[in-house]
Amino acid sequence: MTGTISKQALRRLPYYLEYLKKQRDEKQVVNISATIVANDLHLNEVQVRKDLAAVSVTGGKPKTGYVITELITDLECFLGYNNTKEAIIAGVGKLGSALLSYDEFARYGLHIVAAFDTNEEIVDNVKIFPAKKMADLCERLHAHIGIICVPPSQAQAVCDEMIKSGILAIWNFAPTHLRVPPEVILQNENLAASLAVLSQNLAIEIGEGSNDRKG
Amino acid sequence: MTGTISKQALRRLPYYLEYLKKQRDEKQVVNISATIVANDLHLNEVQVRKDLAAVSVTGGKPKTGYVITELITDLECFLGYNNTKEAIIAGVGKLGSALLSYDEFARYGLHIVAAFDTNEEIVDNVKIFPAKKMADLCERLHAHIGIICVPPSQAQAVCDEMIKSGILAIWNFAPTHLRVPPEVILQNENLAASLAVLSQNLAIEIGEGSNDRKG
DNA sequence: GTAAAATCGTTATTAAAATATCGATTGCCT
DNA sequence: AGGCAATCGATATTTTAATAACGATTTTAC
Repeated sequence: MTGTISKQALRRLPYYLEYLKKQRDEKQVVNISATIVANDLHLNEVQVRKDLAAVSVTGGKPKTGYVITELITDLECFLGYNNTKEAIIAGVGKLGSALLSYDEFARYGLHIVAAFDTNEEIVDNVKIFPAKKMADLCERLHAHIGIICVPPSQAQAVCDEMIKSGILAIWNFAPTHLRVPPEVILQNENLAASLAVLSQNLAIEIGEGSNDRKG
Repeated sequence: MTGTISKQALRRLPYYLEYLKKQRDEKQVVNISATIVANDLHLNEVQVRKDLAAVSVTGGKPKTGYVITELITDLECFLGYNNTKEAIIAGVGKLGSALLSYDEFARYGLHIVAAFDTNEEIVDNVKIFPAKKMADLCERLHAHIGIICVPPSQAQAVCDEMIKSGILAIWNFAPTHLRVPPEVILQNENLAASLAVLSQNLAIEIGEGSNDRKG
């Protein structure tokens, strides 16, 4: 690694990857430059160049740019799409069961190997286990990622249980703050937060008496 | 509005709200200070104070802090949870149908009033319409928010159709870059991107030959 | 073979967000 | 009533990410 890549940059990588594959498959592009990518994705050229430099092994050549197949490989490798990562999921409600049966995860190297919930037995042909079996299953299935889809009120308890079971990274879909020890990685996925950004901007734009009482 | 609130700050607001409600309901807290909130949520005290100052109407009082009920009201008001926002959704696959039947949205003031897809007719007791009826329905149902859950290859076409139909803000769950005119608000929700951050940090932590070919 | 154009990668500058510092205000305790 | 402790709100500093500027390299054209 040239250094550490910023979180924001990391979030841009999947977009590059998707775009590059499209260029390769639909338009048979062989070489591509950061300039072109930046123009097409409406990003700053230097930003793209830095991002790509951070993941590319061979680097790009002046005048030519990058070999698109190499760049795709490097991105997939950097993003870990090749080696599978085992995960467990807790909470098989609407959102949880959607994630459980979300085929796209396989393309990102994520494999959900066990699901947990309180009362349910079978959901979408998948057996649901009680929380007390979590530690045993995590160890046997080598799962290090935990996905939390339970209601906010139960999220912390489930989180604690996961950590006790050997989970090292938590992907939290519950709209609540979780307390984790420093060595555990926490990634929050809060639909309410995203919606807040969206509707706030919308309110500003259409200026419909805005949400702001201070006005 | 005291000014414009930053996007990151906006994303923190739902966490404050959830936390405050919990304190009010479970522990009958009446007054609360930014200091306490910051400690409990493990955030910087000044950051919390600024965030709360941006939404609070009356402000907090020294030594006492904020009246928790007022603060909750102000947050809900600021986030627009009171006034409902009509939305349409395109793409009723795994993820799309989960969002379509995700009851929690109602609490955020979001109401999905119509769903669109190519072939399906009925999903979860909801009628699915073909795209050609989008413009008409958007107008009649006063929908200004569009949720995109179609595969990446179709996302841009659907996006364009939504904009033609009068949609002003787009919530994009397709892992692809979308081109929108400047007046249209775009919020990307990319699970691949979040997963990238998570697994990258995990790879660094457990140092398992990392994903990085550069070593 | 040389000049020109395009691109890379690095270094500098700017912008934005997070964090620290400080004085002012309010309630509580003696 | 007076002083102490806690909190607010504002201003400054630091840190981080985004953007701009620049020199170096490589291909293509003449």
